[in-house]
Amino acid sequence: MNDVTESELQRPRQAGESNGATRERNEREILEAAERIFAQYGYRGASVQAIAEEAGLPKSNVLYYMGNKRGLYVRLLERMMARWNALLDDISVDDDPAEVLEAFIRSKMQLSRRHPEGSRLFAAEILGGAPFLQDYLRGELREWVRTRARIFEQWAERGLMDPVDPVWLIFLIWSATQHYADFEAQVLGITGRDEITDADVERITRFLTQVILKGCGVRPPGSGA
Amino acid sequence: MNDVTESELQRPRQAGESNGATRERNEREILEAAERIFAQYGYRGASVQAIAEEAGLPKSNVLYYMGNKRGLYVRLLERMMARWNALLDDISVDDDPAEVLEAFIRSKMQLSRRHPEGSRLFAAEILGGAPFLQDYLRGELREWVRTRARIFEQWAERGLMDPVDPVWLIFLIWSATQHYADFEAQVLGITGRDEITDADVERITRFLTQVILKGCGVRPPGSGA
DNA sequence: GTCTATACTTAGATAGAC
DNA sequence: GTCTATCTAAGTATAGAC
Repeated sequence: MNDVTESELQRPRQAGESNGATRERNEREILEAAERIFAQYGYRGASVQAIAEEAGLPKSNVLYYMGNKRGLYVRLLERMMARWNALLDDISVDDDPAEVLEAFIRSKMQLSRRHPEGSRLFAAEILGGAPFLQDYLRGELREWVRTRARIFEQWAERGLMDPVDPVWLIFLIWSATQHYADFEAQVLGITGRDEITDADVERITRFLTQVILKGCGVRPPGSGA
Repeated sequence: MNDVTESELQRPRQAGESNGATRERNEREILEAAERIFAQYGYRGASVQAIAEEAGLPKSNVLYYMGNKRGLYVRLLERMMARWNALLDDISVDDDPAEVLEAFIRSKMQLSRRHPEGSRLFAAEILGGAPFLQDYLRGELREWVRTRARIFEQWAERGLMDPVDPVWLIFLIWSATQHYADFEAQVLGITGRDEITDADVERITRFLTQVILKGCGVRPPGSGA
């Protein structure tokens, strides 16, 4: 007869691939697709169906791998927070302000550059009142800001920079560096381009570094203590 | 019998109010409620039901007044664009750079302050790829940016400010001034407050003006040509 | 381990009672 | 002019076939 075996019927999988590899690949594609969809529509606006279509899988497959919509969303938020934490290196009062601020601006720009959907996902979460991130903001992130702010103040006391409000300086850097990713549609619409290139990112980084350092009275890197 | 007239049955309206007044009041409350809900959840994430509850009206009443969800959303976007256009006064090369930039920062801050939900509504629209605002961005707004950018360049040629990229300067001001409204949840979470006061807004305005003007090599207002 | 079929809820929108 | 009742589509989630 013309019967085919069960395994032949049910595997649109490439030869040589084990079950574990399929799971890994599917999970990765679901996560990527979900990050795009959640970033674009927000938590409520995103549908599991839309995520499944973006990933090229049936809807129930997404739920099978991820459990439920909420868990998938939380997992993506946590992944983005982990990326963010990975570049939060410690600084000390004895570091050079110009070098620290430049590195801060540059690493923040590159994070948004590498993960624009993650950046927009985070932005949408905050825009909606941060229902899933309240604890993170009031805990870890608040402490991070507090310690940096203290160091900026000490730099100002030592005359290494102007006595600007350190918390608002941090917010200024965050907003400026995220803007080109979160508001990409606006940037592209106004500039008339169809993408932001690596060269653009480098120019923006230099522009922001120059304006913010000069604006805070910080001497450029390498001009001595 | 105990019959009441039709009009008595159907008006939870205050005495002395005409039909026109009810409509006006209901429409206003729906618009305010919808701005909050759309700002929080985005276009797709917002439900007519949620808007109706926020406005204290039945769902079909919202649709009766506004036609459909899409029309309501577009109307709110256009209202926000109108507010924005209202403060886009013309500037000339002969104006004082410091005064113009300070007024620009201040008016932008106040727009976000007065209409935080409108600001977040706009942000959510851009975040989602600006599906309803493509034409506005590529038309009116692009022209606005182009003319300002040209003037900033001429100021730089005259030595009134540093030769920074004028378009990125405009984006920097936009991002910095919108941040405290759009990312209010983050600002409050990190600073540990429960609201941003008028005094905070004034402090932020001064901080941004100082840093950006100094950062671009613009002399403070009143220091002569 | 994967997908089809389906249960159950909520969505946007409208018809018709009042 | 306003609201209740209802239609159809789409939402999340699960049970069970394969």
